[in-house]
Amino acid sequence: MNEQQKYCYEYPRPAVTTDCVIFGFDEGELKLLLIERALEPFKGRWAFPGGFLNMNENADDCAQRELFEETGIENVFIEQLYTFTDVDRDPRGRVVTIAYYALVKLSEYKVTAGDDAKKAQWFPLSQIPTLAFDHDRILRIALTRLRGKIAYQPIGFELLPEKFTLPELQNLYETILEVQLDRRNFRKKILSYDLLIDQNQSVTGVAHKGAKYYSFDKKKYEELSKRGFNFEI
Amino acid sequence: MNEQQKYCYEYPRPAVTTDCVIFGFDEGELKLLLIERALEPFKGRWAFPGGFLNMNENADDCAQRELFEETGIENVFIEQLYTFTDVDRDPRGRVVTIAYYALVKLSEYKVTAGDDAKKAQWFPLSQIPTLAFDHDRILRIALTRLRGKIAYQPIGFELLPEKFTLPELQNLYETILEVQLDRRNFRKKILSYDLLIDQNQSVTGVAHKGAKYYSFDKKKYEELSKRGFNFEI
DNA sequence: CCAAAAGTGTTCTTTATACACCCATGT
DNA sequence: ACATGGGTGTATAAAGAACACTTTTGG
Repeated sequence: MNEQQKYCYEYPRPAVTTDCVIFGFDEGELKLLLIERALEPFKGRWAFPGGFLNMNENADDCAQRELFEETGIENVFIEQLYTFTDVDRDPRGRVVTIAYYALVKLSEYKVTAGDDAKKAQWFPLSQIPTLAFDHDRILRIALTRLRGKIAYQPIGFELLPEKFTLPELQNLYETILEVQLDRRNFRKKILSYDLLIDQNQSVTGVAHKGAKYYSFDKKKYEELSKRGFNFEI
Repeated sequence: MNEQQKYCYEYPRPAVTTDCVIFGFDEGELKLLLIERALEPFKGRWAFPGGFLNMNENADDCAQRELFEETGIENVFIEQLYTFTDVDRDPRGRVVTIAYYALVKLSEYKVTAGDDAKKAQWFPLSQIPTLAFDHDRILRIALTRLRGKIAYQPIGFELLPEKFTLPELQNLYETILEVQLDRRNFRKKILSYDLLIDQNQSVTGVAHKGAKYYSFDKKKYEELSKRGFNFEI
């Protein structure tokens, strides 16, 4: 028995990790933050940030810790996605991963993209390379979840700056859901919920009428949500 | 180091289990199949069937295996629910559980209820005792999932016999969703999907007009589902 | 003054809701 | 014949979809 193998159990145990799919939205595109693997297996391939679960933290804490350690991102929307347990999903041995997905206001984290030390990079969804492990599958499931969830819960705002315009919001929905929406009907519906706060401010420096800025009234939404309100698009 | 502690690792690992919330529907009530714990911790308390993940099986297989071993139930709808990872959720040490929920055609498994050897028993939802571990919390989350999912996917049929009547189906929805539905509107909507197969057979032996039997056309649904169809109530 | 995108209302169609009487069966 | 629950249609209200012109701004 190896000197280092000091944690022993009566039955074999899988290793437990978390991985986090990080979505951002910028330039009218959905983007993903990937990490280039420095070590084998899959050295040089891109993967979601993640790592082993510590014994004194739950999976949510682990996912947030790894997210911060590997990308500098913190205080963002994060939610458990699914747990992947295929026997051969990691060539090093049996590893179960509790996958999460995060929604990031990319504009606030653009700097991270150029941080060479961490080899983290934002990829447009249309240009995602083949990923390490079973991360391609995890991505497909994360996308399905994001598309399903955004249609009836106001998580889209997590991807936009605090102040955003209605055309930006519409563009976000159109991009993620891959549909075209009528501008008038979209505005009517969104504004009818009375959950956007007018910032009395408009986009300037553009060669056309600047769009008005709004912010999302999260407190009011949470109140309504308790009483059964659904934010449907 | 104990003789039996023969599986050793460089870093500590949590144990990994699956647990399965089993829903049934009978006598106009939602029911849960619970197992009485024979051993400490929580000896004598009721819990969901479950057990440790083997190294040569994935979590889906584990959940189905445990379900069969502890209750005799097999070939039923089963789906991953959520992974529970709180540090103190098991007094024996660090145990992560991948929770599942199953939907059972209770009428086919009534026998199990009386199987004393396994101490398994169906409990009406209104009479669930305090459960072992964090199973109360797991149950709350499973119920939320069931209610959310049944409203837009045809999983209710998994809880009814192959042949069922529309009043039975309506009763199921009313019970699970805790709403009252208009009989005519309910029939109109369900039948409009053209997914029920008329069995040309009616309930007999009742002191009133017997309701017609239908079965659910799962194949047709799956075809439609691929093309984006949603079974909404 | 032109180009570009923002902002704005109304009509029509579809879907959802509300509602009451007759029918079949066993006792 | 009566009690019980099953089966059926129509009218109204609400929601969703379709659609075109005017406004603001910078170049």
